[in-house]
Amino acid sequence: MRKTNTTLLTPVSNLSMTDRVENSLRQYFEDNKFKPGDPLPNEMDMATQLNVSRNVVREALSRLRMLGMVEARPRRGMVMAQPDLLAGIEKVLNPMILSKDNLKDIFEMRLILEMGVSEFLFARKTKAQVQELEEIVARQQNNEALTIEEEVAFHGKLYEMAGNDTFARFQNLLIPVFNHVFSERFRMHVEIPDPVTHHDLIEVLKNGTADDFRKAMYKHLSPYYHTSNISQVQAK
Amino acid sequence: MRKTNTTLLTPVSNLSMTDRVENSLRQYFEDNKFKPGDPLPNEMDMATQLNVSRNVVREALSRLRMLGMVEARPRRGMVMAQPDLLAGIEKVLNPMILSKDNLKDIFEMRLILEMGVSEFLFARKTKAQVQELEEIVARQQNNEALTIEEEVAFHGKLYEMAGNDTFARFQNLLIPVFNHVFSERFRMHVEIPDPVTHHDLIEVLKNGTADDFRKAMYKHLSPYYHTSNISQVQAK
DNA sequence: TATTTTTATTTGTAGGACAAATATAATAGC
DNA sequence: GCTATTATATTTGTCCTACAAATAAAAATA
Repeated sequence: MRKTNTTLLTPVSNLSMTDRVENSLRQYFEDNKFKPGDPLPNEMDMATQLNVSRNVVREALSRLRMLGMVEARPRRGMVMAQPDLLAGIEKVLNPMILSKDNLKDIFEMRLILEMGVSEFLFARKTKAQVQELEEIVARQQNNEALTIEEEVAFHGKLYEMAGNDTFARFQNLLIPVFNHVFSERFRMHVEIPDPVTHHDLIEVLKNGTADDFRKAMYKHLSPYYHTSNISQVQAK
Repeated sequence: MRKTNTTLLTPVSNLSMTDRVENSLRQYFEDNKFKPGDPLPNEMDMATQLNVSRNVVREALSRLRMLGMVEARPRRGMVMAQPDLLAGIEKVLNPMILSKDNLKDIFEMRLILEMGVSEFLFARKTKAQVQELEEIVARQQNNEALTIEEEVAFHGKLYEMAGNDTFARFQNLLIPVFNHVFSERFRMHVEIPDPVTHHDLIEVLKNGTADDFRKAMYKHLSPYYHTSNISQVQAK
């Protein structure tokens, strides 16, 4: 018998069946303390249990698979898996579809993270890594203005040195959006000379403290902070 | 005629058809510069275009709907939408299924963000907000140790004052995981007296600089930094 | 021209089918 | 009884058809 929408499952809310099944499944996994590797019920059982078609269950599971939360081993069943923290945001960081507000937020998030990581950077940096960083800068000494690739190489290395993979990956995801926002805002402007160069930063990294480094980084990033209407507001 | 897996679309990679259609669609939207509000082709056209069943297209679209990237208006077609930056990570922050590494990363990310936001906080805080913050603290003056809710109220207000919704929402998502990690690590420990209280922080917020505030915040968070094996490593 | 009626479109949901590979059970051989 | 082979069952991935319901578009009517 066809299940019309006149049953108890009538969408009283705006949510589709798929939305609700997705929520139900996550709740079910949490309530029953499913851990990575644990086998899950098969799709048909889920469907009958939740009183929906297998189609709806599969659409919900498709989402959870995308997040890395469940893993389907074809013809052997599904298991719980360790989700990929950034899988979702990674797919969505497209400057063309993000709102002005979101772009602003991302722009600032990069600055916030860059300023906040100093303690971890200093706690974990190794001599070998600092030397690798120096080699990256040495390769850049030739040119005048740095390309985006060179900026990414330098800052990316710093992220790596902080010893937090999620932080590093997150920052690397933000950078393209960051650059897009900056170039949009400065369409008509001339380029601002860098008050603190990458070479200067390395000196502080070698001989200074975490706090010294942050202050230097702030100056290095000051052109971007100015773009955020930060200094102006701060001044008044 | 049934499409067996002996066609050109044979999964030479590990990706399922749904995975590949999801990628194709995102690529298609990007290449054709789809912007929020733009109408999308209907499901059947997508399916025939990509040479897959409508089912597969719907499983891929289900993912993009979850991310807020596309919006389906039942019986009127689909439109591009502005994705929710944190929709993905929000569903995945379950301490029970996250790896030790991810939990560590999240724990540290909160500290990093808390330390990095000082400039924006000082640039945007208003007198009214500071007063609201004082009221929050006043309500807490009674007790000895602060509850998690009181901590969240105070720090959440600070996030709000920084004027970056994504940052604020992100931090609020991290906090429960942060607390979980901390309580796990300190199962056997006594509670560490807070060297810098919320009241102290407000004083710096009112009379100090962004940098003063960060230093005070560092001390306020020092019990957590110690947990990160930061100070030990830093000392050697 | 304005209003009503009919038709077409489109998503959401249900349900059936089957290929292919794996895991399990059953059978055969020794 | 034990091992090796064969048969069966299970399960995901994919395809297909169907249709309710609401909207938009077209046609018919006043």
